[in-house]
Amino acid sequence: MDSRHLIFDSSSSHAGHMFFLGGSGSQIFRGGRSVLGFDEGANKRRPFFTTADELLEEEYYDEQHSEKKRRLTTEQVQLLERSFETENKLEPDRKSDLAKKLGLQPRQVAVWFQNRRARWKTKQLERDFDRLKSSYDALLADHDSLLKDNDRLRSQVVSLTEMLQKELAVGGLKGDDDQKATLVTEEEQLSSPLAAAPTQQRGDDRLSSKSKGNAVEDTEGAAALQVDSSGDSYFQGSLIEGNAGCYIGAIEGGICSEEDAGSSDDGCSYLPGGMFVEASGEDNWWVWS
DNA sequence: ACATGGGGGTCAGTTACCTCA
DNA sequence: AGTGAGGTAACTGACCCCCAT
Repeated sequence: MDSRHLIFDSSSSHAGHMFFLGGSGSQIFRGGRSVLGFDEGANKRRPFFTTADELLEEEYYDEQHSEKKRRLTTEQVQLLERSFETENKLEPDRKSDLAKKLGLQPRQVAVWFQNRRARWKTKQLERDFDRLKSSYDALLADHDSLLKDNDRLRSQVVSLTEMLQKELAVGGLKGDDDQKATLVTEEEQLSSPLAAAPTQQRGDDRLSSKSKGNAVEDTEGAAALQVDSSGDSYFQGSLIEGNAGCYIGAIEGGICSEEDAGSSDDGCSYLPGGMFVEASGEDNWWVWS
């Protein structure tokens, strides 16, 4: 039992009307009414900062000897909970009504609502945390899945590029329409998702007349194939200073300048075989179409 | 119009008690 | 019986808003 004692000052409406006094002393009620309202209603309550000797002198002691709790009764809490569900803020009228119904001091009702809001907020924070964590976990799983897709698509790009190089090495690239058409057809026959991507028909613009076997050459670069949420593929490449045209960086040995591979007025660059890349913004994103 | 002070409210943090394992 | 953790009633101090002066 805490040895401090209380002074109840009902002349103040603020919480500061209850004072803790150090050391020994007596319980003092100014205004004749305890904040705890133990003398009201069916469930009489008593202040708990009292000594046994003091309690012996109290009229209520014999009656309430068994009741050592200061907690609100189940009925009181139920009514308060129902009221809280209706509105978690407490207007003065409602506070008075509740206090009368429950046999409590308005101050007690206000304190209960205050504590209840704090508990609700704590629970709400826990719920928000759980929800955010679930979202984070889902995003993380999605991210991992995308990374795997990325790796898979990179591998496809490598194999396609190799096939392309072989095709160019065997057949050469004459630049005539028949050969271009053959190349496009073969490209379309590839069963990979990349090959299945719609090829943009550019007619004679598809391959420049300069495109020869050296159209694809080895180089070091920094391009990376990306796949966005809509399924479009992108190369995030590095434009190499000092070189004319555009580059899509490291397609594992494949690189094609705008000049070599062909270009059109719309900023698109064409790779041999019916594929082309398109400058997209200032971040060196290249759309693989 | 603006400053000021009182009253009343909320909130975050804290204290002390009660209950239970 | 003693103890520590968790729940809860109540308090504190800071801050805000409203309103009368």
